Parts: sequence; C-alpha cells; structure tokens
Amino acid sequence: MSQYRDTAAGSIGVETVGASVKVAGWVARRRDHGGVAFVDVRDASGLVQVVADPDEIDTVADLRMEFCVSVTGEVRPRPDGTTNPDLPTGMIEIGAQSIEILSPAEALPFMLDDRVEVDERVRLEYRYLDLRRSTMAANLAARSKATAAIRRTLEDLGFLEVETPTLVASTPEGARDMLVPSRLREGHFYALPQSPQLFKQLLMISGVERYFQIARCYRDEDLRSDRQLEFTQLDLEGSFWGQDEVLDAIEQTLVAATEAVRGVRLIEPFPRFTWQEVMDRYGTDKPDIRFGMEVVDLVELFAESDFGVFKGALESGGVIRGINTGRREFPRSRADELTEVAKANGAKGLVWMVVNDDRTLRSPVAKFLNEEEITGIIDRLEGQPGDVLLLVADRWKTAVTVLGTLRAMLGRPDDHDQLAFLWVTDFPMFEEEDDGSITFSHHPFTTPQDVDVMATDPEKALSKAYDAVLNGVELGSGSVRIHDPALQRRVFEILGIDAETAERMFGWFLRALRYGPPPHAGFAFGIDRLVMILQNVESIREVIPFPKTQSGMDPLTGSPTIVEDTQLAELGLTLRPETRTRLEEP
RNA sequence: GGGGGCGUGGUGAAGCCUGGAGUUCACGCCGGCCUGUCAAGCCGGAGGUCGCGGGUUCAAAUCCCGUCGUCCCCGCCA
Repeated sequence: MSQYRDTAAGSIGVETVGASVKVAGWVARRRDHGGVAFVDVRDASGLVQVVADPDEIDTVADLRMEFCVSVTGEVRPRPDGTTNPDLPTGMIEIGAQSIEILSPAEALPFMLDDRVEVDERVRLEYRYLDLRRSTMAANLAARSKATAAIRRTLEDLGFLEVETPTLVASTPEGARDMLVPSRLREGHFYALPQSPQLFKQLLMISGVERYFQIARCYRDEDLRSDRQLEFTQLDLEGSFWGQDEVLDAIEQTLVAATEAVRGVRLIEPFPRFTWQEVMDRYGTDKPDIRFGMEVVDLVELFAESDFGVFKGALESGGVIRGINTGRREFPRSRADELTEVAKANGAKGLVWMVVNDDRTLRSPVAKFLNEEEITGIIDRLEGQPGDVLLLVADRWKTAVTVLGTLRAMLGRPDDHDQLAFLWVTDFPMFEEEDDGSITFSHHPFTTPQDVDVMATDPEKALSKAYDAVLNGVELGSGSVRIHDPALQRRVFEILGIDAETAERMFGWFLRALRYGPPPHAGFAFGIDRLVMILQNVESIREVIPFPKTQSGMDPLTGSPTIVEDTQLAELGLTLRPETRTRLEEP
C-alpha cells in the first residue's frame, strides 16, 4: 500500500471486478480513439488496460509511451467481444477516475517491444529502457530465481556463505589480472580475483568445512559472446570430501536452479564420462550430447591400406577417425569450407565421402580405396545413401579435435529446450604447449591420481579434476585439492617452478598447508552461462544487466575513462608519453 | 595480434554488386479527425553530413584505401 498504488497491475483478475484500485507504472501503449482512449499500464507484475474518457480526464491526451503514471479507477469486466485472451488481465479493464502523471518521458530512442532487433550498442546506452522490455525483465528474474534456489539448496545442506576479498595479490599464472593501483603503498598493485580459489582453500584450513559464495570474478582477456571481463560464479568447497561429494552437491544446486527457472526436474545423476571417453567419442572436452554423430575409430580397416594418406598417418603413430554427418546437401564449396576448418584446427586435410545409392562412395579418394575398405567405412559409420562421411587421418588429438569441431558445426541443434548436463572426469594433469613445455590443465593445486606416474610420465598423468558441461558449453570445473605440502612442492617441481619461485609466489599458502589442512575438494560454475542457456539466449550479455561491449566499454557510463593527472599522481603513476600522445589525438 | 559481417532520418530495413538528384517501406515523433481498441485506424507534416577521413571519377550511400564503432570467430581465457 503506497501513496502511488495499492494493487499490482498484472495481478488484477475477474475476482477484483467492482473494486476501486490504484495502480502505478509505465504507459506501454496508448490507443486514442478520440471519444475513448485505452492506455496499457505496465509495472513489474504485468500489464493492465486502462480506459479513459478524454472529456473527464484531460491528462489522457498528454500521455506518451513510457510516461510514469498513477491511475485510480474501478475494475470492471470488459464488454462482450472486447476481451483479450492473450493477456492475463484480458478479461477486465480499469475505468479511470483519475490519471496522475508522475513523470513524463522523452520520445524513446527505440521501441521497447520485441518486434525489431535494435542495435546492441544503443540498447546498452539506454540499458535502463532496454531492461523494461519483458524479455530482459524475465532474464533478470530468471537470474534471481536461480541464485535464490542455489542459496536455498546450499543453506539446507549446511553450507556457510563467506565473502572473500576482491582486492587480492596478483599471481603470474592463468588469465591476465585486472590491476588496481594502491595509493597507500605507492608502486604496488592489487589484482581483482580471477576466482576465490586460494581463499576458499584457506577457509577449509580455517575449519569452515562447507563454504560457498556467489562470487564476482575478473579476467582481463578478450571478450566473447559467452565471456565478460567480470562474471559471477557459484564457488563451493567442502572438507573431508572427494569428487563424489562435490559432484553431488553441485548437481543439487543445478537441479534446483533449473527447476526454479524452467520448472523442469532434471534426472539425476547426470551422466559421467572420463576425459578420454569424451575425447574419443565427441572430440571435445565439452561435448554436446543432445545429438549423436559420434566419432568412430577406423584404424583396423586401414591397417593394410595402400592409400598414402592413411598409410602415412598410421606409420607415424596416428589414427584414422570418422563421423557420419547424416544426409545433407554437399556441394564442392561446402567441402572446401569444411576442409579449411580442418586445417585451421591443425589437420593436414579432410577426407569427405558421400554414400551413393548403390553403396559406393563419391569422394576424391575413392579411387585409392579397395572394395573391402569402402564397404567397411560405410558399415562402421552406418552410412545410408546421401550421408556425408568425414574422415581425418592424423595424430590422435588432432584427428578427434577436428572431427569434434566439425561435429559441433554440423550437428548442434539450434534450440535449447533440451538440457543435456554431464560430468567429465579424469582430466589429464598437464597439457602440452606449442613449444613442447607442459602446463597444468586445471590449476597447480589439483591432486594427481598417481604421484609416481606424474613424476615419470607427466603427459600421461591424470588428475582429480572434473568439469560440468551443459549443451556443449563448459559451465565450470573443480578438483580434489592437494592438502599435503610435500606433494604440492613436487607438483611445482614437475612444472619447472623451483622451490624459491614457489615460495615467492605462493609461500603464504604453502605455509598454511603446514597447519593441518583437511582433505578438501570443490567446484565453481558460471552463473551467467547457466542462466544464459536456461533462458535460451545467444549471448551472456542478455543475462547481465549492465555488460561491456567486446572492446570492454560500457556505452551507458562511458567506462573505462581517463582520469585526472592528480589522481594518477596520488598513485605514483604517470602515463607513458606515447599513450598520452595517442589520447590527445582527435 | 589476426580473419569475417555490419554501419543509410529516433528505430528497423531496402538501395551498394552494375556510380547518375537523399529515393522507398515499416515503426516512432508532431498536428488533425475518430466511442471498443489491444502492433487501433484514417489524413497531413517534420526529421538524414548515407559513421569519419582520403582517393578514383564529369559525377560516390554505391568503387578503392585508411580509420572509428559494433557484432561473430581464431589466438587468449591456470
């Protein structure tokens, strides 16, 4: 009950007929017939039609779209034949007794309905108007429902919500840090956290046992449709836990969030795959399993092949794999395009084949293959007439990755109605860089599955790390952490980080590990990405109220901005001359 | 750092390939008419440095080069 209204616009139904109500909101539409005028008033709850006689209410002629108004009137049934079944409030209307203009609005920079797709830069410049649109309001609501459900679930499971600092020490690993200069310690810098990783591990050592946080994280890397400079994670950690306990807790939060947003109860447990399995079957560590088109091993077929490309690949220890992309048009241009994709992903080439009606193959390489091989390919890939088969002969990693990329390109469904959550476990401990050196595939606090293998054969070593994947999108990752300082030192050693360097970078953390750390494990997933998929939108920016453009700018506030020299001076900073010159150019 | 798409009254599009008067359509805006609409309707009107700079040409929204903005992608994102 307020000075401006006593009833939510969207809540008014036939049971309210006869009552005098006061609603407040925005003019969504005005339909002025001269002798009678209809005004759709929208508030956060919905929309209701107000009917006004211009002779009685002179303000009605002044109303324009998105004026903020307060309306007093009587709820009455709509006359026969004028009800609107498309509207929740379509059976009734408010006969206006008075309309007060709380504030006028200028002519809008764009229409707030969903009929036209407005340039995103303009939407962001007037984001406060953009957010009035029902789709955007629904995205905000979905996000709120998701986080509320997550909080509720974790509270029930006995978790403690703890905040960790956002002004932290910079570490050289991982993504580029967002830096914040310190005034009190000139020449020193904070970093904004890429994740609360080490703090949550400290909380385990602190005896918290079950921690979670809906944490803002920052990574100063290039933006994408699913990446922003700042994003939100559900961060979680448990003591005396292993992988199963983590996956169970995370699964419960995902189930709760999905039910809250979609009203759908997911089937548990989510399917689990090892990293090796998803790489072999789907050619990626974040497979979209809403469709098949799995990668098939064809090595045995070609063990004796005379075809140079296949022979060469096998002799150098490679593999031959293929996918059946199904029946589709396959002009030469398409073949060239896919070959380019294969090459861009490191393959030397791509072998394509179209199954003919007589179970022969139309393919540039068909003449190099004998009948047995052709039949074998069609059988193994379950080829039907018209199916396009794609084969890659290369190093294992290259072959499966290329086919995985093509599979995603050609097979991915374009709607998100179906939700295919899954777990990927048993990630390799290390990845090979282009220069041949190794780097951790998760982070250096991840427990190896076998310490000896890690030491003798690091490229084969598996870790206790796991990912959550939804519809081909990596939602998040976690691991069982190292709680033994000796093991932690050994991992650093293998990575080529000597004791002195480790001490300098993480000494404070290694010291904490000397004071009885409990075994612990945890996880973090991106809430923006989750809500984006649940809401079936193509960009993470649709579920972030005030996002940045691809160049990291906010068209609304103009950030980032230049600052006064006096501000820089307080921080002990000066801009480099060439930077200053560039800023002074028109 | 690289590849690609887009940039035309306030908004969305067409025009660009094949150069010839700022032309067109829809929404919005302003004014008028109108008593049952719900994307109201009808009549009239205003509004544009075709992102910006340079070049080619008798002539550029259109062709070329550069640049800025934006989006998608590669690199990057432990």
